[in-house]
Amino acid sequence: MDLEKSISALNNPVRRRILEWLKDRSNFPPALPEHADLEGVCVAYIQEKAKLSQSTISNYMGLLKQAGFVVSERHGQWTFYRRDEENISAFLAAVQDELLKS
Amino acid sequence: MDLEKSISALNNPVRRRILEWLKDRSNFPPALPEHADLEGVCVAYIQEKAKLSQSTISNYMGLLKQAGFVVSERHGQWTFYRRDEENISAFLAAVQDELLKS
DNA sequence: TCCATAAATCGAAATATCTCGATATATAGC
DNA sequence: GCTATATATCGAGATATTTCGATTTATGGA
Repeated sequence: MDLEKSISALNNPVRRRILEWLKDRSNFPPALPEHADLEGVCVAYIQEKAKLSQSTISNYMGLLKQAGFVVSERHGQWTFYRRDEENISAFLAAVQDELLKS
Repeated sequence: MDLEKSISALNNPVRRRILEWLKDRSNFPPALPEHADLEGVCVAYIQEKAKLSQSTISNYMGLLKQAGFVVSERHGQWTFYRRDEENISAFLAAVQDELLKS
């Protein structure tokens, strides 16, 4: 739990919005039939929704991953990203701990 | 409650440490006798502890204030800063709301 | 009024972040 | 092996943040 990295990753409105979108798979187009049983969303779908370049979104997902907010799983040519709820909770606990009085 | 501004203010290790120091007045030198009944810590004491320039600390306290993490009160030539516990709690609730699923 | 002190503001250099297009890498199918 | 597609990485320009010293503003006291 690297607070520095996590807060830095959150310090961007698009990255925060991506984390929100990932709460619900139905924020994105339906998965391809062959991916029906996989969790997570591929980079291209996130890019399409965020309306930023492919390289920017790839970079953003890397930052969110390093911060522990998402995990990725590669299947063929696709990388699927999904939220890491446990780590997100751990981050919130850490921020509370740092901010709340004694 | 401007999440953008608040996260940005937190996105700096010195500013986070200042917020921690302000949890406990005894992290700083004792107040002058004529300030004994005042809450908060003057800029010079914070600067001394943070070991950054006066202008930097003044700027930082301004950012923390705009973010709602501290309030200031001027008494004579001194400005006393102290934590705004209610706003800090409100921020934590807002971050939770934004990050936590559903 | 003049001086001293505390804090805020200004202007600038160094560094970091944002965002892009181009290129590289990995994989799938022919 | 060749081609197409998905993603990652690279290099760079634009913008933002960090931090400073110098200056300005506000106040208090001789």
